[in-house]
Order: sequence, then C-alpha cells, then structure tokens
Amino acid sequence: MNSNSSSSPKVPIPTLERLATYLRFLIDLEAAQVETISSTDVEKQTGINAAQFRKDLSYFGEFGKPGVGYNVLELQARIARILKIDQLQPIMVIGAGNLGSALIGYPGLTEHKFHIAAAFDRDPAKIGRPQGDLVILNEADVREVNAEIGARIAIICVPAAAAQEVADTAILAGVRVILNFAPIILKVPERIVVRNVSFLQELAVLSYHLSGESQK
Amino acid sequence: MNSNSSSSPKVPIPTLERLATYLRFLIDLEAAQVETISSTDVEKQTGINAAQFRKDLSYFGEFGKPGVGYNVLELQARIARILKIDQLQPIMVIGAGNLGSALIGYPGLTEHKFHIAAAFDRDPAKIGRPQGDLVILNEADVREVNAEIGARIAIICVPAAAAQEVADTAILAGVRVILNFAPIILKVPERIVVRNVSFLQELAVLSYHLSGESQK
DNA sequence: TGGAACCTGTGATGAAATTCACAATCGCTT
DNA sequence: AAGCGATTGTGAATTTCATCACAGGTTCCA
Ligand SMILES: NC(=O)c1ccc[n+]([C@@H]2O[C@H](COP(=O)([O-])OP(=O)(O)OC[C@H]3O[C@@H](n4cnc5c(N)ncnc54)[C@H](O)[C@@H]3O)[C@@H](O)[C@H]2O)c1
Ligand SMILES: NC(=O)c1ccc[n+]([C@@H]2O[C@H](COP(=O)([O-])OP(=O)(O)OC[C@H]3O[C@@H](n4cnc5c(N)ncnc54)[C@H](O)[C@@H]3O)[C@@H](O)[C@H]2O)c1
Repeated sequence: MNSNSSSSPKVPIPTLERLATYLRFLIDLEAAQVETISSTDVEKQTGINAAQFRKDLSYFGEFGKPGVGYNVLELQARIARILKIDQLQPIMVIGAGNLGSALIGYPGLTEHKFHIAAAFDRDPAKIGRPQGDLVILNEADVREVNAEIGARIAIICVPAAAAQEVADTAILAGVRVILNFAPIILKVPERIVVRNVSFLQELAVLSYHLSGESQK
Repeated sequence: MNSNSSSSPKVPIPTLERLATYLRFLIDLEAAQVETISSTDVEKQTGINAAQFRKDLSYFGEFGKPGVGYNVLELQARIARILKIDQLQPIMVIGAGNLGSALIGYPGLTEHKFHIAAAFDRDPAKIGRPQGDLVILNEADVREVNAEIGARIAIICVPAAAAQEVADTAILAGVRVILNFAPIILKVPERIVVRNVSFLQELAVLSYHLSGESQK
C-alpha cells in the first residue's frame, strides 16, 4: 500500500526520518560554531548509532573525509538538498483551529525552509481573520488559490469528520503529499503520500510503558 | 539509546503503536453500532494487514472467536486495559504556549481516558490564567503539585532551550515517561521512556517524496 | 449429523532495518 | 616519506518486523 513511487535505490523510510534529525542537529552545531563532526560524535550527542549515521548518508553519496569527519555546513546543505528544503517549500494548512493556529505561528518551520503559503478554514467567523502573517482563506477557494501558490504539501488540521473531504479537495488542487493530524485513515490514490501524526498513539505507547508496579 | 527497559515478552513497538489505532477504530465502530468485526474487515477499513492485526493481539492473549471475529466492546476494553487507559490516566503539560494550549483544549484526549491534570508555565503573564478547565500553574511548583496529582506522564511543550531542564524537573517530580515536542534529544536516565514528536521530521519525509519532476 | 463458509492464532518464511567489522583513506608527526 | 591514530563507506551478519499459510475452531443450514 505504500509510496515508493520513483527513486531507484530505495531509501528506507527510517533513514529519511533520521535525516531530518541530523539536519536539526547540524543547525544547532552551526550555531555553536562547530565546523567538523565525526560519526562517533554524532552517536555521543544524539544516541544514534555511528554506523547507522554513516549508512544513512551512504544512500546519497559520500559526504565525509576519512580520518576527519564531516564538514558541518556542507553536510547541512546537502541534507537540505536531499530533503528538498534547500529553498522555500510552500505548504497549505487546512483547518485554522487550535492546532492549525499553533502551526501557522511556528517559527521552526521557517528555519527549515518550510513556508506556510496559505491557511484555509470553513468557519465564516475565521475566514478573513489575520493570523500571523496570513489571512485565513475560505476553504472553498483551495483550488483557485493553489493555482497561484503551487503548494504540493498540505497539512490537515480539521476534525476527523471533515478530513477525507478536505484531503480530496487538496489533491484536486495539486497537492502531492499530506500531513494528517485528524485521527482517521485517509483513502488516497496510490501516488499520494500521507503521513499521520497521532498524539494519542504516542501517548498510548508511553502509557503502556508505565510498567507493572504502578506505585513506587 | 532506547527504551525497552523492562517488560519480558517483548512486544514490538510498532505493535503498540497500532494498538492505539485499533482502539480509535473500535471507538468509531462502537459509535456506528457495529458489534462484531473480523480481521479481514479491519484490513479493508484501515489498510492494516489482517494477519498483522491478529498477531498484534496475540502478544496479549486470545481475543476473538474463530468463524465469528472480535466483539467490538470487549476488544476495546481489553486494548484499553493493555495500554493502561482503562481508567483516567493523569498527565502534566509543561509549557502552555501555542502547542500546549492546543493540547489542553483537545477533547480527543479525554475520549481516550487521558486527563490533563495540570499545566505549568514559567511566564508570569500566563501563570494563574484559566485555560479550558485548568488554571496555568507555576513551573516552579511542578514537584509539589505532582505529589498530589501523581502524573507519571509529562508532555513537554516548551522551547528547545528549556526542554532538558523541565524534563529533569518532571522526572524528579515522579514522571516516568515523556512526550517531547521540543526539537532536541533529551538526556534521561535509562528507566525513563521518551518519545519525540517532530512535525519537521514528518514534513521532511514528505518533502523528500516530492519526486524529481518538480513542476507539472 | 455432516459439510460448507468463515475465522482465529501461530509457526514458518520472507523482507527490512540495524549493527558489526574491516579495508581503504586522510592528516599529522617524526 | 613512512608510520600511526582517527575515521569513513560498505558488504556481511544479525536482529527486528511483516506476511504467508494452514491447522484447528465456530456457526449455520440442510
Ligand atoms: N488540538 C490538539 O491538540 C490535537 C491533537 C491531536 C490531534 N488533533 C486533531 O487535529 C484536528 C484539529 O484539531 P483542533 O484542536 O485544531 O480542532 P479545532 O476544532 O480547534 O479546529 C478545527 C478547525 O477546522 C475547521 N474546519 C472544519 N471543517 C472544515 C472544512 N471542511 N474545511 C476547512 N476547515 C474546516 C473548523 O472551522 C476549525 O477552525 C482534529 O482532527 C483533531 O482530532 C488535535
Ligand atoms: N507550535 C507548533 O506548531 C510546534 C510544532 C512543532 C514543535 N513545536 C515545539 O513545541 C515547543 C513549544 O512550541 P510553542 O509553539 O507552543 O511555543 P510557545 O513559545 O508558544 O510556548 C512555549 C511556552 O513555554 C513556556 N516556557 C518557557 N520556558 C519554560 C520553562 N522553563 N518552564 C515552563 N514553561 C516555560 C513559555 O512561557 C511559553 O508559554 C517548542 O519546543 C517548539 O519547537 C511547536
């Protein structure tokens, strides 16, 4: 049921997930004026196995120098390139409620070259309201607006009952990948990639780990 | 770097994650007044492989009846029990900014028997302010307050720079597992389980999938 | 009562991801 | 210019996870 549409050498999804972690880490290293880092340093500071780090990178070429390590700035740039966030990546947010608003105001996105180009809602009370740098637009105009901004990423922050519908709309408007916060499994065409974020799922796993001896 | 501190029969983490999905699904089925469901139905409606579903459950005993399937209510109850959310599970939220506020107001938590018992912040402008059913408390009082409420789960919604510090505080206050939203890798004792939620990571994976031929 | 349709639980098998382990390379020191 | 410690990149080994496939239950109906 999955998504490896194009690329040839089949990069593991967990590798991609870690890539984002590395990028974050490298940005912090840059801020700390570290110029070079070795895979063992990475392991010490992030807990990610050194060989794992090297292998992850090896899917995309050679990045380091034996005996020395990796140049922080260069590696940062190359990872950004791989993830296609070396230049601003436009995103649309659908649903400007509690969660959508938090995202719209989140500066971390910009730091990683994600740019919320438009936010939509269906509630007349919200449409037209300024929110951060944006004005909330009418969800009915998704298609028309996206013809201009060309977002291929949509973030869905509407209630579960509306999620499938707005996903369909977004796809019609040219969106190719979706980050879904609604607790529902979206049905989408093969070519569309969806990732779900579920706080409940995370909490459930944690709760499970509250092992046997409840009070101590 | 990881978390499988205790349990004996070694349940795969992905299984635990799916358990929460099943629970959500079963709640929706209950609302739709479905009484019984088979693993093949689950596959049809969620996309999760039927054998996977059965195997996931098999780690915890036998739940179904051959030829019939699973009783929705019973399975729901048993999964909730496994995940320790069969009765209200108290949680503390630290950081009542954009994200923390969204969580505090999120009704989905209650539906899954998670209960935000207290929310803390350090900003004097926020302390004392009502928020949903709660009043924001002073972060300096985490320990004292938790002696009363006994939360073992903490959700960290403070800026990265403060995250390690509040994690330490939470652990001192008796917290055993942490859901961390700050983009930083927390250093915690072995026995503490941490899960990180990173929107940036999710977006990065999606962005990667915007394959080759950029404009169409 | 017997047989067909339908399901579960699980050992066996296969696929994917992680980790190991080592030859090859680099820069420094003498 | 040769030797050494550090570090990379990557096949091979290992571990973890997903799927297959089937022996047994269960129900229904004739
Ligand atoms: N708030 C949280 O902490 C949280 C946590 C996890 C998951 N979620 C999920 O995220 C989603 C949004 O949560 P929230 O708390 O922001 O809810 P919310 O009710 O605050 O916001 C939902 C917004 O979507 C808008 N909306 C409804 N139908 C729409 C449509 N068809 N088109 C466009 N906009 C539409 C509403 O007007 C509202 O502004 C929900 O599915 C929720 O389950 C929220
Ligand atoms: N907003 C988002 O959409 C989003 C998305 C992903 C990740 N995050 C991460 O979540 C965290 C919170 O994000 P946010 O948008 O809510 O930020 P925010 O600035 O709106 O809120 C942070 C809150 O933490 C409080 N705080 C700071 N130091 C504290 C301390 N020591 N103890 C207690 N409270 C303290 C601040 O007073 C503030 O109220 C950040 O780490 C951010 O990177 C946010």
